[in-house]
Formats: sequence, structure tokens, C-alpha cells
Amino acid sequence: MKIATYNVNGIKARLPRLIEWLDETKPDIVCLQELKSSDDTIPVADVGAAGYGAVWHGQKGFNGVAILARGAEPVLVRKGLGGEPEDEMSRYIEADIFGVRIASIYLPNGNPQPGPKFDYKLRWMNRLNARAAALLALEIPVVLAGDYNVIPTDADIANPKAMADDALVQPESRAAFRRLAAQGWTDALNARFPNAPLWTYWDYQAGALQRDAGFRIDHLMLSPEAADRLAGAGVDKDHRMREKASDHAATWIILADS
DNA sequence: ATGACTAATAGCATTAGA
Repeated sequence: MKIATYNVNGIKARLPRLIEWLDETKPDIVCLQELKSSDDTIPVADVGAAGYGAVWHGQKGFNGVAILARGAEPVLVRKGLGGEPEDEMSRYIEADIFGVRIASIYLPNGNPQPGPKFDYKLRWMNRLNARAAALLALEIPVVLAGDYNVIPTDADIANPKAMADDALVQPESRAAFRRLAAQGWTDALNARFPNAPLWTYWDYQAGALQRDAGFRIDHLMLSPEAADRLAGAGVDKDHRMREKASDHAATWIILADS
């Protein structure tokens, strides 16, 4: 079973590329982020015609997450994280499908830092960690997949100095991500490629893709019951290099049958 | 210190992204 996470940077602008990627790579479960679309304008019918059922949590203009399943309908568990009722940003959706609990995560960017956006990011990470702890207690295969907007270490970025003041690398951001891992979650791409530079995002600007000046922020975190089945992983960089691509690349894992 | 790119907005300049 192939599970992918893909920040599409606008599902309406990206639709031909998204359908093409689904057809070519045939993931079984897909977590999408940055739909930038309200519920009533998400192209659900086009995704259905491509063979995927979906649950989604949209928002006009910004944010927005979804979970797709190949030839099946994901069963919605929840939209949004608990812990901050006034938070109306669409950044979290959770579902059951193919025997796996799956969450699509769009963690706040947090720039500029310091400031209220960075404070929100750190609060959101604490709320995510609380939800993650509850999911771990279920002792089932769980995959928390998405754009974490955290570069875990300096080994996960081509040019650490260029991003030193960015919210994605701040000690507080990294510490919150480490606290998540320390609960018992496996960073799948890191586990499969512990020493290889591996990027999932390349800025549109300044020829970052051509210079391979990227970093790793799209992560699939596995509960022990999922990690035991981890059989492969990768990043679809070739699709990132096509015309009208998202600035993120799809990032995926293979889980062996249970 | 700035800007480079891209997507979306009842838009033609601004915000947000990372």
C-alpha cells in the first residue's frame, strides 16, 4: 500500500498536474494540503473521475486539506484539532481507510518570527502533539502525513545559513517536532534515508530547483504499528520539475500488507 | 537589506506562502 502526502499549492490551479500524478503513480492514500479552495469549489468530481474517493476540509483562499483513497471512500474521523475552539483555519483532517488511521496536516508556517504567527505555530504544534498522543494510545497503524513546515535538522536543508532566521528552523519549532517523535513516532523518510540529503520543497524563486537548493518539510510520521510495516519511501521530484508544478514534491511510503 | 515566484482575491495591488 502506497501512502503519499502532497502540498499542491492550490488544487484548482494544480488540477491537471494532480490528476496526471494520480494516474502515473497510483497512490492508495493521498493527503493533500494547501487546497486554497472552499468546500464548494474543490474539484471533487474530477478527483472522483480519476478513481479516488475523498474527504476534505476546505477554506477560501488559504489552507485546506483532504484525504483521497483509490477506489474507496475514506471514513471521516474529524476535521480540525481540538484545544483552540476559535481557530477556524482548515489545517487538519483525519480519516480511517484500508485499516489505517490517517491524518492530513498543514502545519502553520509561522513567519515572520518572532510574532503572533510564530506563537500560533507553536500552540498548533502542542495541540497536534496532544492529538498524536491520543492516537498512539489506540495501538493501531496511524500515519500523520503532511506539510509540517519544520526542517528537522540542518542536514535537511541545502543551505542552512540562508534560512537561519526562518520559523521553519527555529529551536522551538524543532523541539516541538522532536517531542512528537519522542512520543514514539517514526519519521519514515528519515528512517529509510538516514544519511542522504533529501528535499521535498524547492522555492519557485532564484532558481532553487535548478540549484537543488531545497529542504525537507513534508513528513510521514508512523505509529509503531505502521512503522513495523514500512517497506519503501521516496519523493516524486520528476513531477516537481514539470511545468506549472507545485513548489512541493509528493512524498510517499510503502506499507507492507498486514 | 531587498527581491526573486506563484496563487488567490469580487482582484488590476495586496496578502500569504516558506
